Amino acid sequence: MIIKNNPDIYYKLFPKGDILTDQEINQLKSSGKTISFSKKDVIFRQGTLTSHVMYLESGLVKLFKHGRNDRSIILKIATPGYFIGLISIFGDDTFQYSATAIEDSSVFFIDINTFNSVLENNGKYSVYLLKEVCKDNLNIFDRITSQYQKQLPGKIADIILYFSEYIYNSDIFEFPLTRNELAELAGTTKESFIRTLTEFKNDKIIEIDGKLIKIKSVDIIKTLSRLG
Amino acid sequence: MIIKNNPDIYYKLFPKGDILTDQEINQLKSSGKTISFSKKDVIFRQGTLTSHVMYLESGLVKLFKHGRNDRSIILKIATPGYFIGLISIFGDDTFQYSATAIEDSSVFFIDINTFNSVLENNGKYSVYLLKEVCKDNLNIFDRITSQYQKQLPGKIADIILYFSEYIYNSDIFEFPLTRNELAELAGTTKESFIRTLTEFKNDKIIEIDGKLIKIKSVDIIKTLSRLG
DNA sequence: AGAATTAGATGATTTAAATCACCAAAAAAA
DNA sequence: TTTTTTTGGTGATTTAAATCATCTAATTCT
Repeated sequence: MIIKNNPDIYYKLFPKGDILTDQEINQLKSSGKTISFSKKDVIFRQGTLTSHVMYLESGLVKLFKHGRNDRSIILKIATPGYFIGLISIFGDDTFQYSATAIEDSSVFFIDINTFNSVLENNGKYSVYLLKEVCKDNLNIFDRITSQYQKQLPGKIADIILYFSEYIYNSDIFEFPLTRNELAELAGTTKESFIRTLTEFKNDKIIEIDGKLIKIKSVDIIKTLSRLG
Repeated sequence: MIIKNNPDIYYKLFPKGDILTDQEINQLKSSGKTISFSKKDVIFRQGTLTSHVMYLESGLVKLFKHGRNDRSIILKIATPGYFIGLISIFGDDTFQYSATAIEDSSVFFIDINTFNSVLENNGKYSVYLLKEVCKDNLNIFDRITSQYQKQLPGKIADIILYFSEYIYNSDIFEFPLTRNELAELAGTTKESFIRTLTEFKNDKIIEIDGKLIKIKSVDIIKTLSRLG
């Protein structure tokens, strides 16, 4: 589940087992190139042409769609081991969402033709990737649709659990996003997000110190998330 | 063996070109079986175990997630040529959403092991399917996220365009769903859906006669959809 | 360092849409 | 056929959350 600081940064690109041959691994490695991004750097922008498969080696990246009246919707916070932009690369010729680094990050860029040729010659690897894409998309559907009918306390509880369980695996963590971005992840506004967070603090469910969050009662958070 | 009048019903299962050999096509055909469903029949239910790849030959099927307080969220109306439930089959061991026929439908069931073995032995077919899944998921993301920040007139305009352009390709069509289901597709309530539809009628944007809809001004509908 | 911008926070007000409460018509079940 | 259930429809009311306004603290820029 937690992917941060995994010693084997390529564990999703080169999965364990006999899926890829050494020759294929070398082919992918040698056709690729690692690029570093600083916090706030744009990795790719919605609407631009796709050209490379991008594999997140380290850092954190937010994937978001630009909505109307310059509010965006954050689809996902990508952690190391994630193929950022993959579904746009295979599903369209332009990116359907944008990606920016929310921490210093390094991304391994692989030439799309090389990647395609490995996939076409290695059905097992294609099926592996297909399964990864399906799993990921089920998660995104789940997150987005569950937000859909929840009201604020449920949404905010979800976000706290998202970071606590999925990203950091800890009861104490720092939000890597501003309140405004957190609101975009939760599907609400900055003001409403802050207000609800303050209510949680007043109810002694969490402690807040700026971006630092300490969960005092996971049970209540989970109940709020469940009941919506 | 399944023989239907329309020779094209398998165009997504057996794509044109040299992707699949005759032998592979026969392998898939002979391992499969067509099952007919009547309107309102359940094809699979969220939470049950996945076992077969299901390819929609004819009819219409709604794919929906069960939400809290027994309201559901319709992810998609599947049309012939769609692999219903595919991302659950590859992404999980249980279905993450339910499928019911909204018209009499026939579904081609393929044994998952046979399908997997064809995919693993034929990288081109796997890549083809990967691309289909990515395209489809981009569309679902798009539909769901664009609803997210739209208000009622925009949402309802989207639904009208969805049926007019995506499902029926006509200015005149019949909703294959009840008002309540349409609301679940639009992400609102029955009452709000009806009210907005009535406003559209009063503004001479559409004509309504029960489930029959006639679009009088596509331009206005599109503007409403765009401006949200 | 000082100015300017962005982020966090809170109160007051507005508003869009859900909810509630009906009723009539249609469809399904008895 | 009659009864029961579901669906479509409309008005009145409530409410959750967005918007507006404002302020301080923190960053970022020059």
